[in-house]
Amino acid sequence: MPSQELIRSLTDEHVLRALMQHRRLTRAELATEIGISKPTAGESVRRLAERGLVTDTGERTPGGRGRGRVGSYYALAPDVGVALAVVIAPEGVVAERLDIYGNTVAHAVRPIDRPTRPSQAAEALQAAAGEVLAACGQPVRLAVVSAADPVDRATGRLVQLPDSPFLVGDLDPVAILAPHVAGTVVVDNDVNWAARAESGTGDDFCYLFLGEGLGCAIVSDGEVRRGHTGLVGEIAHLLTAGPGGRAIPFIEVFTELSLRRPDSTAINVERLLTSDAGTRAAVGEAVGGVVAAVIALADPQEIVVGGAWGPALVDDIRAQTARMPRSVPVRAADLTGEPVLSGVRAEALSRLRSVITANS
Amino acid sequence: MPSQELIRSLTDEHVLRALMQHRRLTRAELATEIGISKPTAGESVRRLAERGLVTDTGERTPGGRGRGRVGSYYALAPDVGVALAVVIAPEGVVAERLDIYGNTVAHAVRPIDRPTRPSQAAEALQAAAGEVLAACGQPVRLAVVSAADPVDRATGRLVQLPDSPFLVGDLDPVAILAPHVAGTVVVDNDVNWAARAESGTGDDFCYLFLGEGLGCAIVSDGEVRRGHTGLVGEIAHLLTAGPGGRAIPFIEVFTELSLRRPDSTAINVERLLTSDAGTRAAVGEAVGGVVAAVIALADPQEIVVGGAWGPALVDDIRAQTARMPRSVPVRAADLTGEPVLSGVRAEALSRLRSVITANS
DNA sequence: CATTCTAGTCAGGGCTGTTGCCTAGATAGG
DNA sequence: CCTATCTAGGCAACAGCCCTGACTAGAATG
Repeated sequence: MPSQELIRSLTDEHVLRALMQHRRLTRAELATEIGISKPTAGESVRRLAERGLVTDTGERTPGGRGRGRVGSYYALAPDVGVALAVVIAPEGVVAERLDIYGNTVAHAVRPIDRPTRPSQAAEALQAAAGEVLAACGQPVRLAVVSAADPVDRATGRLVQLPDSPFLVGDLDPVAILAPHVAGTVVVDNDVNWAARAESGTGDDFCYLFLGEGLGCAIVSDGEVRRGHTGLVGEIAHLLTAGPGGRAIPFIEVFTELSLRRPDSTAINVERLLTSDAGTRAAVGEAVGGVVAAVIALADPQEIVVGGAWGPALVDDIRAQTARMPRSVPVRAADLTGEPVLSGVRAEALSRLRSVITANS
Repeated sequence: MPSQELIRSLTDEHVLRALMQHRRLTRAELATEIGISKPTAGESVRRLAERGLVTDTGERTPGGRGRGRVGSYYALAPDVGVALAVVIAPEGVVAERLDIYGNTVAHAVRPIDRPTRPSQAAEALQAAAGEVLAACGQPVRLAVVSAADPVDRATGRLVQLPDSPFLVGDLDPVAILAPHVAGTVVVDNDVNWAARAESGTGDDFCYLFLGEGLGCAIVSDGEVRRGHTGLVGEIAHLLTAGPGGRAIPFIEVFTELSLRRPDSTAINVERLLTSDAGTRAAVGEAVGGVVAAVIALADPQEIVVGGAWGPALVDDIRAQTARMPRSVPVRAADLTGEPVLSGVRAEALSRLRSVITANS
């Protein structure tokens, strides 16, 4: 008997998923949509309404549909819950409140000074989250956070790695957001979220991020891989070919080419973009070494290059990779829209829906 | 009603799994083992017996158990099917027939000459498989094959990569074995299978294979990652630090150190193992570059070093990795037993069990 | 030989879902 | 304005799966 209720919860889950997709349906529509009988649909709606997950919207089928009896439209209860999506970048913090349909129902931005004043990121995060969740009236079921720094997988804290620009500053998003959220706080770095947004492309690809910082995301078998500590893709110390063909860590290439900001560990993007052909070729060769490592260890179907300067040098990179024994297509990322925010939103929505359908 | 039968098939699957684990059980034992009622257990056994998957062994509970009525022992039918496990290495082909309990019920070996005469590997494979499957009397439900060469994920064929020793020779195991097998033929390289055998260690680790050929396996989130074409871990062309600190492909390091066999692309293991400290340090540095790439792109919890010469140089490798910004424990593989065959057996058994429980 | 104990079966019932039929309630058309 | 028509929803009957509790079968113990 204990497994008997499994099938009922499956029915309820189907009903909820259908309502998430179609917003409002009559019981008859639910039955045909899901492929169950009308009495079963009616029973499920009754149960879900009793639990407060589904309500009669009061709307009735418009007469235009035909002649028959009017049906009652049911929809998810207006207080099923929302998700918080947050992007923490050096330019500022963006927070959004997402409803169960994936709509952004609130949006807040807080700028951050550069270089970051200690604790300013925390304040900005606090403020943006507070603004977005003010007078929400619904449970905040989870938060998904992007940070422009490496993230410890176990704790969700930002970690400072040697020689990497620490863009956002020391921060513990979980601790800050936990009081606002009645559920999980998921934190990962921006590159991984951007890769998730691009993930429709294929099941095995690599997103190479080349901007002020260096990073990459590896999508393998359809999932963004994070590794044991969450530091997959922190490629600053990967050995590659530097000027003169010497093997040096990737980030050192930029030091030797005088392409790093003197006051920080970040790469000077402006200077890189205006540099001469020889410098660009040297950078291309260094990136080529990174690509060789990615091909050897991740075997992607495609390599997507993004970041502030990556797409501009995609030809130089391609010139290197074309000569390699195992060649993989390299293309610039579509810079349309905000890939990081898209990835965060997608994750937040899918998790929110799972949470709501799960506790059956 | 269509989903009603789902729960019944779940029950049947539980019964089958219990019989796979315990070999023989009475209906009452099944009930308590699985946590279902006696009538349900009886019904399930009746259904499975009708389908020919389960039989009354004729054995009865020995009187020693107590006073009560004797019970009938049921077990999986003797013809539920077997799996074929094959390891194709330069030394020869090993084929095994595995029953549903994971026992090796037949074993055959066919040597291969070195260097491999074309088509000899195919003949050896054919012969070993034929011997093991002769007079089997049961359906061969699948085959799992290891080959000591890179394997194309889509086709299962061995692929010759530039500069890698082609140990086994051109071979299409799927084509050869398909006539013997009434199901899937799974092919992967030996390093990946060895890693699968070691996979109890942790969910994220890397198995670095350093022998005549160079390879590695990446286990991420508990699964061996194969990549788009199945060539994850083919590290011969990964850029690393060669003698004099120049960035060259990993395999070229051995060329420059005169550690490759003149007549082939393989590494001269004997000479490497008897080389001076300077050479070993140079090799250690080169491996250190590979480890840096693995850490950057896979972020393993641990790096396991195996292969003919890897474990002997583990101290030299550790000396390099200890200096890296992100350090990961490096240890030599436990060379006890046959890790490749263990991994192949494990995969074959788990797939065989899935196949038998699945078609409910 | 009676007692005791356990495997297996049977009857009854609960829960889930389905089919088929009916009612409610609205439109469309003469 | 009234009737035919058409659809949403409800009701009753039924089937499948499982469970509980009681019962039978069959052996060892003392």
